[in-house]
Amino acid sequence: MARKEGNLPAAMRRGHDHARCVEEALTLAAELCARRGARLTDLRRTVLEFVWQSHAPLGAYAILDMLSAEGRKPMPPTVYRALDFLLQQQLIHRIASLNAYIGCIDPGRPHSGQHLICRLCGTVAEVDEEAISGAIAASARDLQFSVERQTVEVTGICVNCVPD
Amino acid sequence: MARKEGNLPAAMRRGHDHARCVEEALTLAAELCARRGARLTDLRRTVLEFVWQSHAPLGAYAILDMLSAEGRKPMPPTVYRALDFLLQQQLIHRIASLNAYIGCIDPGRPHSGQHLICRLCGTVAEVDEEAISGAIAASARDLQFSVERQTVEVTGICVNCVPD
DNA sequence: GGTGCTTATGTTATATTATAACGTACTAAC
DNA sequence: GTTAGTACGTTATAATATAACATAAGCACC
Repeated sequence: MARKEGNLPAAMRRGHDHARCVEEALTLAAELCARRGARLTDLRRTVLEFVWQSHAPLGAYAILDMLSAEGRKPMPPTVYRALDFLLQQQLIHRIASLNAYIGCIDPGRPHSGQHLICRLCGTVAEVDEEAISGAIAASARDLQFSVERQTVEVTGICVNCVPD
Repeated sequence: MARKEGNLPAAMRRGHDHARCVEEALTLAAELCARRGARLTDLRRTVLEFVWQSHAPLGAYAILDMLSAEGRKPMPPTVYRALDFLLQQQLIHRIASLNAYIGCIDPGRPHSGQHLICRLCGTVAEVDEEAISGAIAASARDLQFSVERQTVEVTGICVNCVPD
């Protein structure tokens, strides 16, 4: 069967217009922050842009290096504070199994991240499947467990990295 | 509605006989290792026992301290190697969102961990819901993503920690 | 029961990720 | 302009994890 790219998330479409991903993410972030009265400062915006530079998650110290390369010479707390802000605003997610950060594809709507992580190219695709979160919610209900946060990280090989 | 404890996993049954959890885990571990030709050494067995001492996950350096208190004075690599062995044998799981380790309740059967983590008491209950792993598998199939490992970590409040 | 091979552990050093604590500067509201 | 709050700078250190190499323990074979 031939590969269908049509339904794949942008992260996994090889030739997608990534500049547009970044632009949309930054525009949306600015709008959301404005609406919420949160300050998307230069630093925070720059960090968000770095995180969005690819669909592979970025570590805090990689961001630190990129900021250094730009002329700012921030120390770790500066970066972590920017990341904390972006996490609070739901503009990025933390990938716990990689200790790294990735842009959120739908920051407007509250949601728990479900992430598919390609072990080979590092690409992370975010999905939001009601079937998954519903199954988790149902299981938790059985155990009278009150859910606050779902972390779903699926590691494997993405469509672009499997041999044809 | 009154609480039903009957169907809860041991981790979330307050009065359960935990000594029995530990004993079963150690016995099963010994059997599995024997069957597999893997060596459950003194150190590895001790680490497994520490991990099982409660249903809350234990950090590597906590284990290090416990070993020190016992008279051994191991360095971090010793502990990490023991943990790596136990992970490989599927006798424990790593909880990525906590950087900590917890005993596996069903080490014989290959499975992906699904964990409910109580933010208040630290208890982690492992479940194995086909509905959850099935939903993840289905979503991955849609994206032609080949799954190797599923990490599901659900944070919230367990039945013993919610106000009555 | 030694010999050599493999596996496990010891040891030293350091990498990587993250935060505490306190000081300064910016910003917006009045 | 003053002030209150927020953001950022800076110093130091905590917490988690691994690299690299040395020694010892187990085991397989002669």
